[in-house]
Amino acid sequence: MTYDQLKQTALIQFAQLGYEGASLSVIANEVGIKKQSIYTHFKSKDDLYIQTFHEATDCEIDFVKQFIEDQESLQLREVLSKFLTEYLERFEKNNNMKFFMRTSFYPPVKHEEVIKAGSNRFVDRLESLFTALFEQYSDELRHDVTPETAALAFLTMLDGLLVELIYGIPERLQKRSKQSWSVFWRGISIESGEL
Amino acid sequence: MTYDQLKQTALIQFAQLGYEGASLSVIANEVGIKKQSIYTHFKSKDDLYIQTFHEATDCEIDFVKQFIEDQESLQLREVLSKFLTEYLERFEKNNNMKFFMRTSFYPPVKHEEVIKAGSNRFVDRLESLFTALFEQYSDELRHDVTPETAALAFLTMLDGLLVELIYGIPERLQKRSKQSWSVFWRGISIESGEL
DNA sequence: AACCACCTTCCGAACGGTCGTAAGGTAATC
DNA sequence: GATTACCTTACGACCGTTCGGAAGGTGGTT
Repeated sequence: MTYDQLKQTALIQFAQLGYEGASLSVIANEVGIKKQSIYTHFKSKDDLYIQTFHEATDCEIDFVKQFIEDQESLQLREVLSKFLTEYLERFEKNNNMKFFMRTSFYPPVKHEEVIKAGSNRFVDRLESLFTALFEQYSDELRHDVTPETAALAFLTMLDGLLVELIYGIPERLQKRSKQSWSVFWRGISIESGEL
Repeated sequence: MTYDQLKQTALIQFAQLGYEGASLSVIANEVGIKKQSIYTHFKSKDDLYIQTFHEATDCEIDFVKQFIEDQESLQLREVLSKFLTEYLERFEKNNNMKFFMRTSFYPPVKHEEVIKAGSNRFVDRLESLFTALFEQYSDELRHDVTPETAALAFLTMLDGLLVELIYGIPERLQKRSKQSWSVFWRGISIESGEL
């Protein structure tokens, strides 16, 4: 269906070039139709853009929610490190995430409000999901580390690694990810003596 | 001098709107000259852009270098937390930093290579400066934490907080910054029992 | 089976607008 | 007299958008 192809192609273009950088004629070209035909499916470029954004937001929220639900029987340490690697890998392969991040970081001014609302929805969800996770495993936490503290520190580290991901030097990401994780784990975990 | 005004205004515009979003006529307007007069000072939009970028990079490197040099007599903990707050504050007030971050994160495709080189220059500098700093204070580090580990973990946390800065919700940044710092410090420091 | 009305999808042509850029002219400065 | 800084005018390219119509499919009426 042309409609879905359009959304998918727009997602990629917006992710790579941003709102202003992406052009309707290129998008249409890639799909195999003329620029004017886009208006059969979408009211305007803005319409296409924010519709893409909303779906991307939902998709990102679903991913995290699903991931956490799926990890039932693992230990805290395993859940977290698995999430870390899987989420970072996701960036490489998933245009949805690339688009969502770019849009959240630097939205076009005229849609700033809508997009800020959307990304806050995502971040709030992330925080509450991870706080709940840490509550569930709170016996593995140091006594002076609350679940919320652990969650926020973890998510901050995650954001920091995403930045490295954007910079796009795999070896550096690898190093940072390993070292940050070790410091983080030492900072929250009750088992204090190991490497 | 018009030349400097142009660069300064361009910096702000590029920081707020990105390369494609910024327009030469708006920039000229803001300075008080006509668009075409820009070409007296710069060969092209690209020229203006990458020249602005190189100066921004130098400026960012200088800031960090200067900051670290200035903190002689403080304790490690104080140096780090002071850097954290000062660097985050810098983002609010300093357009140079905003521009540099935006450009490093999402450069226009046609200048990707030049800009990646520039931001790597910055990141490498950061890493070596902070590794040196942690070496200097290595007696305050846990025995199983190398200076490099501490540096990379710190810089990752810093990047994560910068992301929160971009999102632009001060209270959330405040919370994240406090909690991340406490976890980080527990993760690297030898003094293990305090809050 | 044949006709008609309707809807969807697409495209050609064209719109007004903005973009970055070029060339040439005019003062002022050194 | 050469150089510098700014101007006016104009250009072609591309942008997002609109309109009218061609083509094809669907469903209802006769």
